[in-house]
Amino acid sequence: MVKMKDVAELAGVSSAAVSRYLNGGYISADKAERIKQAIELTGYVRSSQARALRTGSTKLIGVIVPKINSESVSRITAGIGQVLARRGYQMLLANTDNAADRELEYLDLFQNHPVDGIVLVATMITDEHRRAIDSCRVPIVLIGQHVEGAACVYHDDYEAAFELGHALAGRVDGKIAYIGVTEEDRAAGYDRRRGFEAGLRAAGNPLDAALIRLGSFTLDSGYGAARELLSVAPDVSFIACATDTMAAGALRAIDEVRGMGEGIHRVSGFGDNAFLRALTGGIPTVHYGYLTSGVEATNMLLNTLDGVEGESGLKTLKLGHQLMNV
Amino acid sequence: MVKMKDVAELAGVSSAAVSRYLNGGYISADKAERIKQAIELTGYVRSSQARALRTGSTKLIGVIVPKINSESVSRITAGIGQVLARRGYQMLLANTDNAADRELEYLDLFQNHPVDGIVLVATMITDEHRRAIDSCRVPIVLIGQHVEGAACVYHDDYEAAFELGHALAGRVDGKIAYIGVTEEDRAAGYDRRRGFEAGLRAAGNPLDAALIRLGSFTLDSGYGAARELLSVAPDVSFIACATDTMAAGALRAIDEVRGMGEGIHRVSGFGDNAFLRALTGGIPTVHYGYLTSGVEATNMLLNTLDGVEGESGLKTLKLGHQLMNV
DNA sequence: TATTATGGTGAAAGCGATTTCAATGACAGG
DNA sequence: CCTGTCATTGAAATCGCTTTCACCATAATA
Repeated sequence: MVKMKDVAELAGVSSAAVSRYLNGGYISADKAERIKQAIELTGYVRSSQARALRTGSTKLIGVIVPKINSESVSRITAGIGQVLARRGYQMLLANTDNAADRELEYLDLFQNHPVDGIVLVATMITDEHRRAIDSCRVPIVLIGQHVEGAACVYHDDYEAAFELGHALAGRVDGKIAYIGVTEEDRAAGYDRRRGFEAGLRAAGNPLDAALIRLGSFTLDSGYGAARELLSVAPDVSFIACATDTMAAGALRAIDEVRGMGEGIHRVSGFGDNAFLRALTGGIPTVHYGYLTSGVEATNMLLNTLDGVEGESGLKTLKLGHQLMNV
Repeated sequence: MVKMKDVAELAGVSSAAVSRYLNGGYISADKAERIKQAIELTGYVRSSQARALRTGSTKLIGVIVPKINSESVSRITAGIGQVLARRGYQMLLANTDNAADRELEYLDLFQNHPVDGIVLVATMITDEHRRAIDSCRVPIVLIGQHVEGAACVYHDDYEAAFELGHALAGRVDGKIAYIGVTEEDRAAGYDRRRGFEAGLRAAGNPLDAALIRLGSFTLDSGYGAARELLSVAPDVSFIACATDTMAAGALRAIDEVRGMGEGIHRVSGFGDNAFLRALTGGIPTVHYGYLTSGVEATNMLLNTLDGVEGESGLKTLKLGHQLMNV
């Protein structure tokens, strides 16, 4: 492995000069040229490990996600990756498989060394999370949840759910049921349910608390909850879900119980999943710019790291949403 | 930042002793105890950067994927992540967005430093790729393509497609069309089409070359190709696709042209997408153990890195498949 | 008693960069 | 001719860890 010293010797300069050449310090034109040639000749590349040790920066960003194989998360991740690549950073991906403790574990692992910053695609934010985030020694940006005092990029789930509920209330005759997710997930659990309920109520068609079920983000859980709802309350005519994935499960359940194709106009979701859109012609749902949130969060993080001027750096950013098919 | 020397001083030993304690070298029980306490007291964590510089190993594995927001890839990635986490490695994720040149770029970037090994979720393998793989100075495992002389975990796309074609030939009356992907993707492009054609032919119902179209892995491309097919050849009664995603697009096209729900029994795909399964009740498709391929490939890679005995290390591994809904 | 082993130990030499620092030479102004 | 600037330069000091090496006890063997 050719190192800087070798290049320096070949070029007849000191390694300090080579370093300066590489990092844009004082260097005369002719030496620069000699160094350039020596580098080409030897095929030298600098050791990022030595560089990291010396400078303390690794150009690595830790990205913590609750689940990699989900459309929303992978779109966010795509956005993060885009920005990172463009700005010369790399992504250290950690998948917690929806386990809050592994989230903390990674938060620990990451700040305990290799990364310059962290993007946390958040689900549940416990007090422990808050503490971990506060005491994090590298900058961190949250995506998906709004946490006081932390930098975050999020959507207004309450408002979106309100609008959806309000719009739906008028169009649906008969009983509406709701399949949510754990309220520990403030955004997708609490806010969406509360918003949806408020929207229905405002339109004069309040949600019956007995028709609320809890899923776990998966298609199967949506299916299961819907089956149960349909058997307990056969007069339910519409099932609103906290995610498109669960809506897909509910759709299958309705189709099974009431016949194929029947369900399509009887569910709503969140997230505007591409498959769902194509295969059903579009259920009522909320479109979020997931890719954008990845992009924005990452830019925010990198701006503070790179000390970009004119940028206030870490802050909180609420992105818009769009009602679909209502 | 507390460093090893501090711990050593507090414990009244040399830093060499601390290092040995951490790495399982000779150390007496009482010193071990003192060091343990000193570490707890100071909250010391070792600098992975210094360690990396000294040992030359980063415990980082580079993972190159063509697209992060795709169900198959994200399942593979989930498998990779699982193994990596369990075995004390971290994942450096690089997304090439289906650009072959960026694949090479990352291959370069990765071996030019920080990673101990590479997992390449491969699509196209050009000569340049082969060269890059050969000259890679860290071990590398491919997923999804079979390349002579390289370690790879893959599926037998030809055989699977053959079986699918053979099984479908009997059940479909009328013309069958095919929407494939670029043949530069040997597995998903060439093998699937060839296998499918051979399967149909063997069953006495050969594919009309005029009814073959090319998509680009996306839902929209499947939609577009199917619309075009249906307008050019209205008598087509079945559209086989090289991926479930494109099949979803084809489904939408058929539904639009022939009425909702009509398309469901008129397409086939590859990959056994969960949404498609739930929303259509299941089109004919091939189930691959994507998560498993991630797991196997990563274990293979890590076994050679960690020098696990009894393991032959890098080799080639063909995983099975399963026909669904035929 | 004279040797080997053998478990433990710390000093010190790197790993391959970056960065400080003092020194140099050239050159403009006085 | 002297002095102050200023662009350049290389030696050397880190960064924080791992690992060799020489060395010391002490226990086991001859």
